[in-house]
Amino acid sequence: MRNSSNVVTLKDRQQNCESCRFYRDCLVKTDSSGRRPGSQATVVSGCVVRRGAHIFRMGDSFDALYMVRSGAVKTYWLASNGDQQVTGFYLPGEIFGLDSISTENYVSSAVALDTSGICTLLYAPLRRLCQSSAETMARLMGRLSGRIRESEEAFIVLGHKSADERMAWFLMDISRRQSTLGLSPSEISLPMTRTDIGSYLMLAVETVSRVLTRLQSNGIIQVRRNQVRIKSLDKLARLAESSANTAPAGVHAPRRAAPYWGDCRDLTGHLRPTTH
Amino acid sequence: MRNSSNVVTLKDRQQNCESCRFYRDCLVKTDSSGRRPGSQATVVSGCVVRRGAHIFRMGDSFDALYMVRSGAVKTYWLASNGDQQVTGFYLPGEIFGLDSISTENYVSSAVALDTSGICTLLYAPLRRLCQSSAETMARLMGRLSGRIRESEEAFIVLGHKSADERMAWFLMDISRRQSTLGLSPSEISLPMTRTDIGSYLMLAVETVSRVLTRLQSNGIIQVRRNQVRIKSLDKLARLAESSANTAPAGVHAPRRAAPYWGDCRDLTGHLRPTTH
DNA sequence: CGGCACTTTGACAGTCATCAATTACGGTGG
DNA sequence: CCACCGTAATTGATGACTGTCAAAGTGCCG
Repeated sequence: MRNSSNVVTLKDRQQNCESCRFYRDCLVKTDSSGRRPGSQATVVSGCVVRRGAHIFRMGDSFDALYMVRSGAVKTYWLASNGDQQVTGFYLPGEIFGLDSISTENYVSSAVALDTSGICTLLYAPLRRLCQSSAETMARLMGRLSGRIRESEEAFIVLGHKSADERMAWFLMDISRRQSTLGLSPSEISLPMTRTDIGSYLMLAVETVSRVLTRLQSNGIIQVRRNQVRIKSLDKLARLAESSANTAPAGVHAPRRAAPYWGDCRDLTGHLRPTTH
Repeated sequence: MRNSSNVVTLKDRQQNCESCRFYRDCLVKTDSSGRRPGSQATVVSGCVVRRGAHIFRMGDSFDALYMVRSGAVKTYWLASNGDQQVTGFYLPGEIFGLDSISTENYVSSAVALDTSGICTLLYAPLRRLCQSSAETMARLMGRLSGRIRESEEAFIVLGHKSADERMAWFLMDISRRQSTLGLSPSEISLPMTRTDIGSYLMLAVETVSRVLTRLQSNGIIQVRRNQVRIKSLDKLARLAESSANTAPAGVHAPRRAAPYWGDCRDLTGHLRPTTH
């Protein structure tokens, strides 16, 4: 990539990886032996992009995944009428571009919401690395599978929740993700525009604005431009969970009677292959 | 798995794999050399489940992916209030359970919509197989990535489309998937209930019913119970594409001016790592 | 034949999208 | 330093789409 005005390539990448706060969970990390694969140098590189700069555009030929090191990124699809549908926001440590694996071209676009540090993970060598490192493969699989889970959770939220509940869920989600970065869970920043939030939550811009105002007048949050202070994490959580609750993963769901055939109720376990 | 009344284990799996119509794209398939990995026998096994039988339930410990060989399957999340949010329908050749990779327990439930043939792909040996077979890994990655793409497309459809447009999209989607199986694209069957469709499309049951009736009175489709005949694929496609169009992947999107900083407009390409 | 679940149809209201206009903010240029 | 401009955000009024409640109709299988 050219060293244009708004993109800076990190010079000493090697050193940068070791000091990276996300090195512990990095896809390209060492395997359990502790040695770093020699191919790493060809896999990863970092750079800095300014707000509004695209990391890739829909239609560009796919060749890499990307990880946010600092700042924030949004991904979106472009509709024929010109406006965009936001498909995700990515905070430091999160990987985007996963939807374009095994396609010729990127199926979505990615743009920096702020001045951001971005790690490039070239896919071809990454794939080779997966062959030699079970740990790397497991990590990549985990990211892919996790992305599917997130989509499905969003599905639930958008399906049966009101505008207020969606916003509460969104704020709680950002809060949770920011707190895993060591930041305060009650002091969150929203680098994206209201339009972006609306697109993501399937709400009109005006509704987003109104909901934020409403939550503020209820004393649940305090909004100041792109800075939101959650005054009652408890209330916000209850609001996000109300009506259509997303049961936490790993918890046994209540076993209701099979909705179809009665004679299926004796099917106690799930399918297991017979051992030949 | 026990040979209970509604689950039949295929005896001669080995033979079954060779005669399987999906063998060409099977995850467990031979590598390019043409030889079948010796570990395959421990990876895959088939069985038949009756309508209403669960393949797995949310909370069950994760140990396998599943492929539909015949029939149909739906996956859903269970809300705390008891009703379910459908997250996907799966036709022959399609794989489900992908959202639970790298988690202890399944995060969703899967139930047969019809008497269905199901292939069990034990994950632990599958993962080992991925280490030795680049082709298998690429296939699994492709399935995972493709699932993410589908979720994102659904996102768009549900975000900015009316009830009629959603239904048109849904019918076109089923039509397309059925036609890749060699079936007629205009004669589709809907093994799921209206409630399921509504859950998936984020519509009330009544709305689903009304929309189907409306499309029928418009002469676009002809509904008879769970059998739908598409009388005008053209009109249905136009309806599905209207207003919020999902631009096909691989097509260059119009390059609009960057919505943020003006000085980002000269960023022509996407980020590429510098070659050290 | 009868019970049951699914589907359809109708009436009504509510939430949210749309249209419109004002306000606030941030960067630019004088 | 301040005024200016464009974009983003807010607020208000209105209406439509769709969810909800209710009830009748249909098909399926015991």
